[in-house]
Amino acid sequence: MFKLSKLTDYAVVVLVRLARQDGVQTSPGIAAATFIPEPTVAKVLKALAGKGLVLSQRGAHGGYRLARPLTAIPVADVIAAIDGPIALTACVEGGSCESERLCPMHGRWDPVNEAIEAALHSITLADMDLAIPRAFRDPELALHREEATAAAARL
Amino acid sequence: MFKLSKLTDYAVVVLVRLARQDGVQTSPGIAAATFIPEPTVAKVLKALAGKGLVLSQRGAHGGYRLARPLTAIPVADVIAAIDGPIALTACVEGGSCESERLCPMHGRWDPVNEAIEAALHSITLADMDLAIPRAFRDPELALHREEATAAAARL
DNA sequence: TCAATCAGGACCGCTGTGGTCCGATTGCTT
DNA sequence: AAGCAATCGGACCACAGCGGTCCTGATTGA
Repeated sequence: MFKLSKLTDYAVVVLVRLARQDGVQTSPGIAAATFIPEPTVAKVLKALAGKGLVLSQRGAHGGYRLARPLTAIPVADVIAAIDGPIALTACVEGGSCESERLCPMHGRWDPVNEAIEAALHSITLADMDLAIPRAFRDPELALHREEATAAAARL
Repeated sequence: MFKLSKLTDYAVVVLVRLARQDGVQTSPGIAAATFIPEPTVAKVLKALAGKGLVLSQRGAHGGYRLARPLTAIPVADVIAAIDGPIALTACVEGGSCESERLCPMHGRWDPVNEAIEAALHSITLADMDLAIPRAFRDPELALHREEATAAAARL
């Protein structure tokens, strides 16, 4: 159904959360602030660290911090980090179609793929952050769900 | 991995095939011409007929034919017909997020979704058809795989 | 030395895709 | 008009991939 994985959605939430406050933040701490299950947050952060989107600090008082500001992170990077390279079908350039040049649809999706990739590169996490209702962008309100909900209802 | 279903790929192939020749074409006939398993072709055609992309003719000497020319079919329509409405996450506008306005990422993906939808609407099947190597666009060559392959190799 | 934290992997339940089948419907034929 | 054959339409099942969890090992600061 042409939807991206839920993990990617979580990744965006986590990254935005990391941007709200400087210094390292622990995996459990982020989980508590975002209401995402802790093991899942850890998994997402590992993937992001592996791709260099966040920097990790091991040991006691360790944690994670952003490698670059939100304005320098296109959505395409997040998707690529979690879901792997963006490739609509097995037949896009670079993918090894089982029948290679025997495949009558080889190269067919390339223009579509390029268009989508361009769109995903032009939008940064900072842009997405602005799309969130104001009440949820305030960390204090985020800690009190009911109040935040009520505030959102009034917007 | 952000890829669309294989059925959608088949749908494009089938639609392009339908455009090559006017008059109704049977499901088994298209399967033979495209080298796609017959039941799968039938399934794709059913979905396309349900969405009004192709017209079906039942009974003896029945079959399918295009409802509009390829230039009037954006990829978005095909994807919507096979994979359902284009919605990157459960939280895009219209989708019923389980927690609705409690969800801190509500509306976050809307700009991305709109950008992708715009891209998919701007590309028609006719555009995609041109992206295929010339050897495969020729119906005669398509009937002789080896020759077509050799021709493609020379391009 | 110990506690806290990240790193990496192995491990299941489940949704949804991919693929196949059989029944309902239509039009030809006699 | 009635039977028949060809074709569409919808139900059905196996399998892969994702989402989610947990466990063990490595690293760092107190």
